[in-house]
Amino acid sequence: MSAGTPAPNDKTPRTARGRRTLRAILNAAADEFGERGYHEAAIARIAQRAEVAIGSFYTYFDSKEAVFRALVADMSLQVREMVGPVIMAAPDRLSGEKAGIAAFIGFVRQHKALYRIIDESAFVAEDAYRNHYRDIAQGYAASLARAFGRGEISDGDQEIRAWAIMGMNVFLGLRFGVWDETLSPERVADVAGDLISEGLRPRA
Amino acid sequence: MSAGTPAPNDKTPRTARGRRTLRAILNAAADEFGERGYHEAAIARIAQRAEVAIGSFYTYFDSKEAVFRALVADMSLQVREMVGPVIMAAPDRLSGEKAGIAAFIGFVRQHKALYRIIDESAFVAEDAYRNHYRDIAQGYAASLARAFGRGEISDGDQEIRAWAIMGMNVFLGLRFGVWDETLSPERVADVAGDLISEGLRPRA
DNA sequence: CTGAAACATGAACCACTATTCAACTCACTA
DNA sequence: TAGTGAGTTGAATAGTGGTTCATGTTTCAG
Repeated sequence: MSAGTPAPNDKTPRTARGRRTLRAILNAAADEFGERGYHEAAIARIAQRAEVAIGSFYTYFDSKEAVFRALVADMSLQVREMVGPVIMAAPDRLSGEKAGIAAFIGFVRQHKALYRIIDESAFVAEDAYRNHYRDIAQGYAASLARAFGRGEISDGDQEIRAWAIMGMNVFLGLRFGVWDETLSPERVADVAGDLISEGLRPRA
Repeated sequence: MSAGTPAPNDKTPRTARGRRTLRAILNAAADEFGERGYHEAAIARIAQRAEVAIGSFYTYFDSKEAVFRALVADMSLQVREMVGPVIMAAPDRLSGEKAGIAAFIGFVRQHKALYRIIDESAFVAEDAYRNHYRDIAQGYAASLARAFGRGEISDGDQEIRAWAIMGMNVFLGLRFGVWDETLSPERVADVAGDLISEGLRPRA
């Protein structure tokens, strides 16, 4: 997300009952989209899962795309709230980097189906997808710039670096989070973290 | 692709005319899928673009998904045939890495719409998507292993590294190839190549 | 030349599903 | 307890678009 306001439309529930129903629909939608993907997902099935009538769905959302977008925003926020603090809490840059990767992979494993939603948004709601990564990249680039200021890392284009490192994370998350869980997140994070801080160069 | 045989089904054209038509359909499909994405794409429109009847489409493909898969395989091959040799031709590892990234970003810029097809295959034909990256990762990891054998790079899990570097490439391709062309591929490749070989560590 | 195989045609069929809407129930206030 | 806005219902609407198939045309080996 980028705005501070909760929602611009007036479909916000006004009672406790409404909030419960909205939550049920949101959860059901996450399951449905996660399992079947955007286009295979059906509103009727979402309503069924949520145990509400189809009409109730439209009490809270304007369209299929609207729920999807709401879900992307949700996921986006969750990822950042989960991974960001982990990096911040670390004593030094390298361990922070590693902890961040491990946390991310862990998150992906915990939310496999849901994570798919962010990825699919590239084809369903491209602007939401772009915003998600733009936001993360901005924050990351800024933190790299600060690290450079403290003399912890070398000079370089921090935005390009941020995108490169994000890409690493996303692919590692897919490969070792979603597709295959045989390696521990820490193991993957060790290798990747080392790559980020030292590169491939031969060492004594 | 993984198999050596061209195609297992018997829809292969037997005459020159047939081969021409197939090619026309394939090109039309690439355009249609590239522009509108898998689900917005319509067989009727593909046929129209190719200037053939709908029925002719089904002379060469069993279904919408089948053309899409054929296209993914095509793209997959093209990418590898374009980028691989560039890396191989370089005098040393670092310049090869950089040339590879630059070539990849260049390729993406040249084939924006088509590149999207590979990405979308993650949601339409997941196995094709997996195969594509599995193949690339294997080749890349092997080449890293050889580089280690020659003492050019440090020891480490080459598979994890391969996936990390692929992720970098893909994201940089998206950000600086598809979304925004203001930076030169070489500029991006310089920063990323440096990151790969030296990491972020502060230097004198 | 000729006939069979290959190829081309596009209207019709069919299954699917996002969205609307008019009637109804519930919760809560005054 | 009446009144009202919030919430609920699900059949009906409307439109889409993948796939089939019976019929016609082209190609080319023999």
